[in-house]
Amino acid sequence: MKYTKATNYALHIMAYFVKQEGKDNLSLQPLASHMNISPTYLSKILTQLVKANLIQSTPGVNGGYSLKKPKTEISFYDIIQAIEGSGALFTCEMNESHACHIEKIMKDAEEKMVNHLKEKRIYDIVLKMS
Amino acid sequence: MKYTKATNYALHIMAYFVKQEGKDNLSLQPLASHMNISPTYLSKILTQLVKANLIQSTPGVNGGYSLKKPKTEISFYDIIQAIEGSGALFTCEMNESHACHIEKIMKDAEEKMVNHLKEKRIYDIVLKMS
DNA sequence: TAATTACAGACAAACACAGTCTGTAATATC
DNA sequence: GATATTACAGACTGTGTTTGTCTGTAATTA
Repeated sequence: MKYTKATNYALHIMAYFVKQEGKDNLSLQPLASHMNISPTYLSKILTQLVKANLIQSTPGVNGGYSLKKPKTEISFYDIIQAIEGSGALFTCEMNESHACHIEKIMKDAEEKMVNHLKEKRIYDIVLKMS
Repeated sequence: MKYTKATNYALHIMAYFVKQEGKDNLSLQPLASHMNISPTYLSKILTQLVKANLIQSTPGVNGGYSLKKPKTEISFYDIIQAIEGSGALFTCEMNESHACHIEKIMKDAEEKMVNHLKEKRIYDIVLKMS
């Protein structure tokens, strides 16, 4: 369970999408200005969110990005996983008798974190602001 | 809250120390063979454990390493922190209105994980094996 | 004094991450 | 159908972190 800068961007981007829901497509350039990131870099993050089916994109003149998944159904975990992938972090390489026990405790710990992130919706953030 | 390879080594090393408690000092070379790491690299990890007061070292002919902290009082978190330091991972860099809310949820999630790791003792691993 | 041990710090290789650049594909408007 | 506008794909670079090695130094015992 990593938490890179890109993930941090993604969380803020999704919060913004939820806030803007119902309005026109958001296109890359304005979004980049608002987020204060370079458009090309932002593009890479958005593409990952598209592939995870959290947002959708339409090319062409009035194209851009918009929410795809219902705004109340998007958890923090969804967003994080969209960026980080399901990279197995806690993998065991040791071949000792106690190895799997150590690994298990680490996995349990991670699961506690993951469960928390699955319960929290990005929509909650928007609610707290209004 | 990182979990590097060095941390993984440290967990296994400490489990081994707990298992061997009461016996003579463990010196670098045999420990390295048992762990299947190079002695010099192992040395760096052990030194960090020494600085964290989890083990103690004595140089000289019959020297080596042995447990310092009581074996039932060593948590997973103690060991992880000895290696990773208290590196603040979830830091917020965005200057948006909802920034701190996102940060808070991430910190809460990490705390869930950390609490789990504080509750689990490395001694539990040894118990499960006997 | 000599052997044995741990310790310190510089060093290099490998990898991951952040961010850029260039070109391509799809859609709408005229 | 041509053109402008949009997103998409992939190579590329720079930087920082991690892993691991090498060399030499300090402390303790025999």
